Amino acid sequence: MAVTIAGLAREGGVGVETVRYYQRRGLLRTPDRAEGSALSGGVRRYDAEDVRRLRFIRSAQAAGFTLEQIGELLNLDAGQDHARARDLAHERIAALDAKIAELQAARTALARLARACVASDAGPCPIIEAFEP
Amino acid sequence: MAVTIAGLAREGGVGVETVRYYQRRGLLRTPDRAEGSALSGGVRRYDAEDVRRLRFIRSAQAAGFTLEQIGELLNLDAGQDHARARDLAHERIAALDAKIAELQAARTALARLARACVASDAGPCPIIEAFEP
DNA sequence: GTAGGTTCCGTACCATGGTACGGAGTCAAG
DNA sequence: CTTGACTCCGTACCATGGTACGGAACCTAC
Repeated sequence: MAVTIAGLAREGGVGVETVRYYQRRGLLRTPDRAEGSALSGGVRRYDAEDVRRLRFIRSAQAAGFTLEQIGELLNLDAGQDHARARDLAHERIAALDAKIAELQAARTALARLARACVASDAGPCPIIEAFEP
Repeated sequence: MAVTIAGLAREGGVGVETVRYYQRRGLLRTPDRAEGSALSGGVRRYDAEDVRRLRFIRSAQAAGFTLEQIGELLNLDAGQDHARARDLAHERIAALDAKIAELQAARTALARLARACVASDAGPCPIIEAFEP
């Protein structure tokens, strides 16, 4: 079940270069190279745990965590520090609430404008006019 | 009612450097310098129209438009091109809907996790565990 | 045993949206 | 008419999250 970096990337839905970037950021490990024929070793192999980790990163990212925060979450290894993880989660929830409200407001405003724009085919465009009260 | 760049920035709730940046991006005009005493002219003055324009930029930005799109909106001067403005608005609404749904999902998941984490004070932290199914 | 596709790795570059710096000029108050 | 704050402007730098490049090593199939 061990895959190369391309396989890991595919499983995680990212590009190879992104995996390497996460490794550089310390979010993913860089496993030892398999014993190769020469002194410089073979190719690195990744397992299911690496895939989980990568997927964790993507999920957390979708939840709006920055890579830095995700690194912190990953370092709260195996849940030693519940309190800190909880704090991060609560912080994030508050930020999400604020952001959602903001986007909702923007969406409502835009939808109203688009309707007004359809209604008034002559004269100045309400969308352009609008943002300026 | 003419203000200097600092006044404009204050009215728009941004920093002076940000105003200059918008000028460089072509989003705000760079008015002529007032006639100064020497050959090199005086200080630039900004009027209410500039303030409106700056506020437009900030509002549109809050609605998720990129500065490039905002530039386009601004160039649809005085509403000549309703259709294009409408397209931009509809595009943006769709993107907002997608983003809102994503954030909602993330928010729900996180809230559930935070509750689970409070409930289980021993054992592995559900927040850490969770993102990985 | 060799051609091709991958991997490895360092280093450089990209877009977005700013922020900082520094020296010269300008302006308003005292 | 000087002092101190503000302006002007170019240029450089920042954070975030990647993407691209290129040569050498490696691995697989034919």
